[in-house]
Amino acid sequence: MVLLLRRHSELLLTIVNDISAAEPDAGRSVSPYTDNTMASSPIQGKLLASGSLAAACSTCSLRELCVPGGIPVVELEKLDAMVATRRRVKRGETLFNVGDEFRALFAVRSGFFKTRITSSDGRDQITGFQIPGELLGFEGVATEQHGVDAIALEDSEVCILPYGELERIARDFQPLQHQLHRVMSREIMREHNVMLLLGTMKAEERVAAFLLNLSERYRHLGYAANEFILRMTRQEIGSYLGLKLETVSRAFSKFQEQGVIEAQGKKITLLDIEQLRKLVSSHKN
Amino acid sequence: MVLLLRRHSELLLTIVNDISAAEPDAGRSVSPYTDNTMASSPIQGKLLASGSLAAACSTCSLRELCVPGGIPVVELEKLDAMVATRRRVKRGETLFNVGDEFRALFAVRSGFFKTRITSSDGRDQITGFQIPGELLGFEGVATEQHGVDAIALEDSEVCILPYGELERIARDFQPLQHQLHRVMSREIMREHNVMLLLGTMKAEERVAAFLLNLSERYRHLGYAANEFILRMTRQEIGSYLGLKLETVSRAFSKFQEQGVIEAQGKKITLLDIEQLRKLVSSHKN
DNA sequence: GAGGACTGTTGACCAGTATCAAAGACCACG
DNA sequence: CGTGGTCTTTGATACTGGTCAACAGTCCTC
Repeated sequence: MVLLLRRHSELLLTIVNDISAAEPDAGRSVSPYTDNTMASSPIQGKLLASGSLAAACSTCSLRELCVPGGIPVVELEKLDAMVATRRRVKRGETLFNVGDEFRALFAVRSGFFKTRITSSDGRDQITGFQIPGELLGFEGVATEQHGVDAIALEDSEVCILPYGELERIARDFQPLQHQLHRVMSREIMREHNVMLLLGTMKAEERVAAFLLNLSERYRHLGYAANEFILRMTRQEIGSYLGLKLETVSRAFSKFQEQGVIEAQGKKITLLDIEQLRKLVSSHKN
Repeated sequence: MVLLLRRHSELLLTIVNDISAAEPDAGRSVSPYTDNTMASSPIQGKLLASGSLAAACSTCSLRELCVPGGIPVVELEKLDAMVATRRRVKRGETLFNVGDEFRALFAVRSGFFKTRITSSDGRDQITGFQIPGELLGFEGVATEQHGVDAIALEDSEVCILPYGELERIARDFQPLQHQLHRVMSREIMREHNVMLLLGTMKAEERVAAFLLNLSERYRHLGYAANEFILRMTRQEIGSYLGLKLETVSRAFSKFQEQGVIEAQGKKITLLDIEQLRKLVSSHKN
């Protein structure tokens, strides 16, 4: 399902897909409103201090989407030894801030995050939203300090992947090293697509692309693709898309008038995905 | 000199600096109009077929800026064995295209490149410009196909770093692995800053930030920081900055009227860098 | 369940940038 | 060294999205 940036892929699927998932994984079709992560993955080991929990890649329902993707299950136990702990982050709390020492990557296990960069003169830009199975913190490797703020938009849980150990294990276990590189490379491609969006698209095209992207990511997770709750505000969507909140709101209203989506506050239903795709590339209709 | 994204760094240096260089390296102050790469680095080994040349990291004047950065000279010979060849790319030719099989990273040895992404509906976005010492191709790791077109904007030369070998050597030699990760992470941070630029800045602020960024990168290379030749057209600058070429041209004209720069076609002189920095964050003056 | 604060919607107006157009400068090539 | 084509500049105009404002809805807390 890797459609990213193939020249002749239909419409703007390039922008819509930024997870190159394993298989469709049709068996796990659950509503995004219920969190099945906890239920389907028994907590192994005892609770650790202050909201930290034991983790285990080998039994994690998200393993195909996360760092272990493509690594044989038998080898995953090496990872389990390293990914010793999880951490809970309440809605509104930060997982890390700009300037914090970089020690680990984080894998979202449940919940929803935003990452934000703030310039010295006070501009904010949201650089991404992260849903379960996605990774946080790569921007910190270069300087050994985190380069963004990571903030939970709902009560969340992350696996802590201590970076030094990750590198050490990757050294002895080539597929992991390769997978790490692939995940970082995928992040670079994702950002290329955001640059394309910010650099070339009109407001409504951006909003349509944003909705399709979220939908696609939920689908990969095994959630419903055409009905979801936005965890972020209009202002946060706007920050991500380089628009003001009013413009985002107007785009939603217009799509709703056109019968393409239904938007009741944060609850979004995509009624006509094909039409939404056309809206992304409306500039030559 | 890593100023990237520290919260209280002055003005928008965050955007301006995207190379975390080693030391100021004041000894190598040369004009960008002369290419000293060839002269200072003897060509070792014989010429290979069709524009390919032998390469050697250990004697390369760019080694501190490139993959070998931070790696002890004695160890560099391992890299030399791998970076077997160089390749010449004439102005206007492509180094690789979207969809090409990804086999190697490329290090710019001399010349100037742009990387470009094209969406399925025909939009173009320039995702970066690369000058000597910078790397190309990381976006290809994820899918084993290149995700951008890389096009030489002047006659150029690159070192070919076969990716499989790079991973293999990195496995046996931890500092190289770490350096690879750092370089990819740096690319992610660079793109965060471009997103900030595209998402929050006005036209003139973008152009000012662009000029400061180029200047800073030339300075790190040991070239003059306040006088350089733009290798790209106004339209290419516009594509990178999410602007139309006329808007870029008007910004140049206005800066010139204000005495901040001098622009004679592609030759740019920065007359007042401090003022240029203020222009980047003019939104609250 | 009431009050307050945050979040979202909508309208009117305006600023900034795109678009269209035309002329001038520059460059590469024969 | 002249010529065609590309690149750049500048002006006039149109239009998108930003800004400001008022109000409505929603959620959270007490």
